[in-house]
Amino acid sequence: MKIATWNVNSLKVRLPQVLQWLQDSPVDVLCLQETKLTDDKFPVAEIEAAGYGVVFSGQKTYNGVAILSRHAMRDVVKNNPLFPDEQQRIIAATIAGMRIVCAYIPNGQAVGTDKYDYKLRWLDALHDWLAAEGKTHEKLALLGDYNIAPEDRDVHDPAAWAGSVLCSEPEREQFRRLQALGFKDAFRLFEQPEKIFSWWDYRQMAFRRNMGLRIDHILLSPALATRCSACVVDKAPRKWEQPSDHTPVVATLDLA
DNA sequence: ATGGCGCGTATTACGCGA
Repeated sequence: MKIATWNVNSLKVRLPQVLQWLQDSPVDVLCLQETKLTDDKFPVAEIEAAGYGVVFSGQKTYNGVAILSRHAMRDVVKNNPLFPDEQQRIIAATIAGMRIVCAYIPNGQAVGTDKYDYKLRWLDALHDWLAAEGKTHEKLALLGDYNIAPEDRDVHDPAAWAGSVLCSEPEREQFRRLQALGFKDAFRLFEQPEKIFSWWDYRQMAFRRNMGLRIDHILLSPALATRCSACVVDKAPRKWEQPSDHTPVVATLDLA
């Protein structure tokens, strides 16, 4: 069982790449963020033709999330019931005995702004919701664009980013609070090379210079973490023509 | 210090992402 997450920065633009990547990497579950499509424009037929079911929650211009799955999905929930939100940033489904939560956590723009405050409140509510979900779903996974680089080793230039949005201590504390619920960062369950990132700015040739951040994550409940045998960032799509600024993260689970 | 790039919307210019 392979589960993955990818912020595609417009599914309208990136659909051919998503279909290509699924051919190359036929994961069981793929969580998408920043689809930027209203539900009436979602490319259901193309995704089903590739052998995947799909559920989605979108809006005009911004945000939007989806789960693609080769296995049946049930009990679909859109957004956090504890946090009424006009922004479409969460979709969850039960797949093969796992509760899969796909999240596009707010960016926060800059420390001290209204958007930053919204991000921290949003994360408070996410924590409380997942604490409750963990009680009813032993096998629980939170995949998505967290917009948080958890540690300095997840940042190409920690000094330059110190204290700024994506790296500030209150954001990192929110990540640790999720870990305190028992969730494990799948990527850090394994020995990894240094300077592995999941996002690079479009500007300044940041990808070629590996000036990136690791902000896309897969958190696993204890029952899934013990069954996780690998977690990798797949840089390949970032090298393609007209790429998303993010690249997929994939976890392998050995489920009975 | 600022903006660099890419996308969406719609105004060829701006908001936003990270």
